[in-house]
Amino acid sequence: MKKRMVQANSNGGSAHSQSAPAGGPQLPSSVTIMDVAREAGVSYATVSRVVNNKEYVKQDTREKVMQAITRLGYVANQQARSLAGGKSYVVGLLVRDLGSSYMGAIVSGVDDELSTAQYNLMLYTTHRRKTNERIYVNTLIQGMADGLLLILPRNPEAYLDTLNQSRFPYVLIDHQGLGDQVPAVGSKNWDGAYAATKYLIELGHRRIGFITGALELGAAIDRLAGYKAALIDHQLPIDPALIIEGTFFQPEGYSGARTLLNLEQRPTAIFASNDVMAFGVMEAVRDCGLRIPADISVLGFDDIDQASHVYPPLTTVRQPMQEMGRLAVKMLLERIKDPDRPVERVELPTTLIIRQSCQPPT
Amino acid sequence: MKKRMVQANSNGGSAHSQSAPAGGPQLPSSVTIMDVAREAGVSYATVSRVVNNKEYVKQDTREKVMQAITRLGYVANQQARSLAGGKSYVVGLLVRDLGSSYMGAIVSGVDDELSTAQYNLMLYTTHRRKTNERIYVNTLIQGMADGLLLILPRNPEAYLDTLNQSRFPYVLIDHQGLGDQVPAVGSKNWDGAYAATKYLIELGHRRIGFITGALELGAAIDRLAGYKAALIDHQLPIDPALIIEGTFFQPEGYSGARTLLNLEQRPTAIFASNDVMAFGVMEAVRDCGLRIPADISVLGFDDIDQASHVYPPLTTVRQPMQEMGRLAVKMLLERIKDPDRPVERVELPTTLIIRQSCQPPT
DNA sequence: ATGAAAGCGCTAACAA
DNA sequence: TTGTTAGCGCTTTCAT
Repeated sequence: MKKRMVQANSNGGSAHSQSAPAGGPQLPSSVTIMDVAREAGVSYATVSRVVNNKEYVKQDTREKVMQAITRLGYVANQQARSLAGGKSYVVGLLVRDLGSSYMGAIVSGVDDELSTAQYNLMLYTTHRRKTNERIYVNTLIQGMADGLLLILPRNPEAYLDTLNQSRFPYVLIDHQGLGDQVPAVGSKNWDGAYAATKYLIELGHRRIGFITGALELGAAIDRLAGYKAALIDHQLPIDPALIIEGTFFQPEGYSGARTLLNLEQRPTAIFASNDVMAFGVMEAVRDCGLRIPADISVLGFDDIDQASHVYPPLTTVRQPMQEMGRLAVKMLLERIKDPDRPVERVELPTTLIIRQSCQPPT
Repeated sequence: MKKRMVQANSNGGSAHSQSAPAGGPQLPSSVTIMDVAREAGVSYATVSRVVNNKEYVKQDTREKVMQAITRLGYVANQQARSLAGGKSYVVGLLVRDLGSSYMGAIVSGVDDELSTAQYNLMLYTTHRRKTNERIYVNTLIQGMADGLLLILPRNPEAYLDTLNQSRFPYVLIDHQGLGDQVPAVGSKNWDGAYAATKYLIELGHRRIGFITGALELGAAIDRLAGYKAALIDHQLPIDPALIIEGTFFQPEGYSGARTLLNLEQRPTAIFASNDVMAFGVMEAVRDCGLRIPADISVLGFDDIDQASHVYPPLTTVRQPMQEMGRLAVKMLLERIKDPDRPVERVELPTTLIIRQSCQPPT
């Protein structure tokens, strides 16, 4: 078993990859804490202390160890660490899919904050094979991860029980509707929609079309409510014909807009519940031979990257997606430290980003 | 300070969690292999055999154990398993960003295949803090993962050396340009571009605008080459004025198309090196008051979801992204099994998907 | 076919 | 301040 050629410290130039006869395990050359201890002439507990930045290590010793670590290229084995210490430095991320800028932005925030905290990210997508969900969450709980993040979960009730029972730390991202009793971060959808609608009204629009998101999601409901509230507050009627139900996908923006534009008294502005649908709206408007914003104003929600790249640049309600990811991680990390801390539910503010897709009606 | 109440195993029955005096780590109620062994009345080695589907277990015993497992809700602790067995059942995925359908599709394929193989996915994005990349890859190598997947890596040379030296299994996705000596999966970009251009030519187009991708990427180079080759093969001139350099982002599709449309002799068709840029082209065409495909034909590359959802639905070259992800995982898993197997480099075929954005010139 | 026992590499008491 | 020593939960020989 010792026939493996130990891959020597590949410092100096002479890297003779001996391509070991390799019968044994294909483990990469692994330098363990023991090797470092030997190299530095200390016990391996001391090395552990140095690695973990514990107190009670003479500065001198610390340096000696550090050098040995560098010299040997030692990197701690996470698995062992986790097994011994009870913490894996991994958090699980449960997502439906990853193809959208929306998800991309959130994940990017998550990832960023996680790496700052030296945590790793284990990704799980929901459309996975029908693995028994229970087993699945259990795996996570069973030491694979220290905490769990759920983005836009469709019916989290399934896991949440298990999670709560085992007091496993988790945070929901962009999900409302489960009361205050779950840790979650989202954004002020109602406020955002209200502000956007108000903006349109103040621009002079009186007939404002609205395309909803998937109404089983709290975010979609809140946006619709914000739209209605603004109308009411400005003594404008809520015309059901102007409200089209969508589910956050582009084709519905297109078809919704077609419907709206075919109305006898067509709207002068269309507010879509997310940017992607707004893009669909823009297409439809153009296909009808109308100009944006001269003939029709278009407004979106989210402010994904693309929003500023389409023509004309889309006026939209910015939701701080990256920030949401970041914050969720912060909250999760706190909960990992202390699972008993009171449940927090944060809603980040939204901002109306005015670009060029809206103008007063002509 | 240790007054925390230990949450006892909440299974029915008599699970006497010996409630270790240690009020220690707040690990969720964990059923270990020992508990199962006790419950089933066998040694824990036997339980291990059952769990790992090893031979030499009487059918009878196996069932007894299985039942105990179900009853207790046992799930193996991956960390321990990994530490003892030398395999982590985790593969790392190195990505630049996740906001695009393109990435989404590949990751979805990866994820799918991985879950079939009972593997977990550790996600790393490249825009992460400037963690020393060496340490970084080393962490992976050091037992965190059994293999590594790199999607569209920009300059993988940095890691590749380390990876190769430690004979750590990896596969590149959608990257060419490092010779045959690296395991990789991509697609036939040249073929796809050739076929698309040929299609346009056969439709009757003689002046075909082309917007390139980021030319430091092999895929972009190959697509351009395919376009040129088709032109040449059909005795058509290569007009530099018709070739606009882009980098795969939408705004370049827009601006590129504007440039093209302003040409004295403007093209009758525009072929963008990816769908996203094609969308930009579509916007520009419409903004110029022209119709697709009546006035200008537009053609893309990739066939991301959105391509079939825009209006008119985009004719494009389909690249089997999910399949690429899948295949990469298969190759990686093989290499994990046997790191010495010969290096493979696979290019999946592309398909021209004809929708409604092209027609003969009028 | 099953059990006993030796670690995997590390953290965290406990000694010294 | 440092060393010694239990395990963490599991896979794997090696016995039986």
